[in-house]
Amino acid sequence: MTLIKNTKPTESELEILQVLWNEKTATVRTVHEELLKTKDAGYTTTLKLMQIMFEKGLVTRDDSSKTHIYQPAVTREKTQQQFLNKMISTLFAGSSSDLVLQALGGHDASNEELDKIQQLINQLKKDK
Amino acid sequence: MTLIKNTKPTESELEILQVLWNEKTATVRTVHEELLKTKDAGYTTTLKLMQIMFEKGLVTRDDSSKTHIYQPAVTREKTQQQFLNKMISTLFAGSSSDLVLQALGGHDASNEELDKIQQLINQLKKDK
DNA sequence: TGCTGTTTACAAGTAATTTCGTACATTGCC
DNA sequence: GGCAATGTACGAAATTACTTGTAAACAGCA
Repeated sequence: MTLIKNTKPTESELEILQVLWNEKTATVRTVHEELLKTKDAGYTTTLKLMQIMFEKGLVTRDDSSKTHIYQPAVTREKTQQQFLNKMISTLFAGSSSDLVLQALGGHDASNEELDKIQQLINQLKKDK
Repeated sequence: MTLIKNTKPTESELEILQVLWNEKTATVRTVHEELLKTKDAGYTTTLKLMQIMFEKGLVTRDDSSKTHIYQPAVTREKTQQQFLNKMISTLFAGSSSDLVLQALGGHDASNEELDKIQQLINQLKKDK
């Protein structure tokens, strides 16, 4: 049977995943340098977190050479969906459109972005 | 000077806030009964959490009678916005429209809801 | 008054997350 | 070989979140 990982990344794990998603592949050093731009933490802290993520199955790694090379094992989209679902249920009483309205209302979106959203809406309506 | 509360509610605190937002006002007992419908926890656990929330300033309470009466001190909308911002920055690389697209794509929304969103988009476009 | 049920307060324990000190292995260079 | 730099592994401390046991206050009532 297939192993389903229900592992919900923690806050810090998400920060690391973001770097990995952007870089596709990275060493602990690379990730750590990137994190330093927005927060400060020791190198071993980042290392430890990535080791834990490896144990949880959130990342894979190539340890054939001394410096391990990490890759994300979960997709950005899956993870986004996971958190969105959680948020919609605990904070928007299950209504995804309420979330959308809040997101659009509280933020600035360019015309292009709005167009993209509109297209999707049209598409969804047509599919009904 | 004004006290700004940057307190981000925890998972359990959100559950309690949800009840308070719905009921406007509630005792520990009421909140606890409500929580029991979806999870199980002891009465004192709920009590303790609400006491902590009071210390953090997430709720206010009227303790003039023995049974204290609690009220939310943060609005649903502010809290939603707070979490949305966090999520957009750590999971959607700052793009609110990406979040919207994911939310609409991964969930079902009724035609009415889609209409509401469309209206908002038109409004936003006009405002530019 | 004395008993019961409800409530708050306090204190401590458990668990999950995050951070860091230290040890040891490997590589490159003199 | 000896030394410095860089890396991983391990373990434990620090922090935060969650849970629970117990005691004390109080109101209602036979």
